[in-house]
Amino acid sequence: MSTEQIKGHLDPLVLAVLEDGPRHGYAIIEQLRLRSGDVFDLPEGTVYPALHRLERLGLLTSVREVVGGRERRVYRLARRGRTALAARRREWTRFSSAVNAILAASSA
Amino acid sequence: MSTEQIKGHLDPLVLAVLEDGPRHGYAIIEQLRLRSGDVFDLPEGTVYPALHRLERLGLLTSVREVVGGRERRVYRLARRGRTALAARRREWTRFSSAVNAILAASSA
DNA sequence: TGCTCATACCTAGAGAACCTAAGCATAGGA
DNA sequence: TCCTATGCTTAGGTTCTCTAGGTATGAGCA
Repeated sequence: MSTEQIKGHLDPLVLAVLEDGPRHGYAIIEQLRLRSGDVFDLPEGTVYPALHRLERLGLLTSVREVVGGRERRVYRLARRGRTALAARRREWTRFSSAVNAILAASSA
Repeated sequence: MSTEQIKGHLDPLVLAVLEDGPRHGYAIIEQLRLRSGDVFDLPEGTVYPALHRLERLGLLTSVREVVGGRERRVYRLARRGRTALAARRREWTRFSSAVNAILAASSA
């Protein structure tokens, strides 16, 4: 009954970040934090497995890069990822409207 | 990657329904369906355990009633439930704003 | 009478997703 | 040298929803 629950909503957020161009995991985490105004400060153990899952589903592709002696895995939105993002945006609208309707309603 | 995800957001919805007055489980399910415009058509196996949990947490109280020969358990929002609802409304606003910010942003 | 449907509740176990916590590795600054 | 930031990985725990089964009453219909 305490913390924020992204449960089930992380996928579209990640896809949306990658809509602006390829990024590696660490940068994705940073973008989520920045764009959310510090609301989503997600642990690596949350985001990395999600990236693996999305790639396994064919929504992302990834390549390794070495930058400044350090290795990164850069993710890119696949065609199917774009389609999925559009669908998830619609689902979010539907979902959040429904929640708002119930939370707002003082149908006394 | 398919269905809607209420995960972690059911509690405030139930509390909000009970804000309008005491209701039994079956009626709560119906209210969630009606107020959401059929978006939330939740199975009993989802809602009943949630009600038990919320009561265990002291956010709800319940009494048995017999109506037309059938037994019901009628739930009422406890004082702590009201407080929790207010907090959860604020959290939802914060959460949904953050999601919207990320999903909307084509920060190209 | 027997059947089905709506009402009304309960719960065990499966499945999914996030988080904790640990580990590994490099670069750079104190 | 040590610490911090960067960067990735994964095992296991927790929590929540859903599936699927069970129980029971009342009403309508054949």
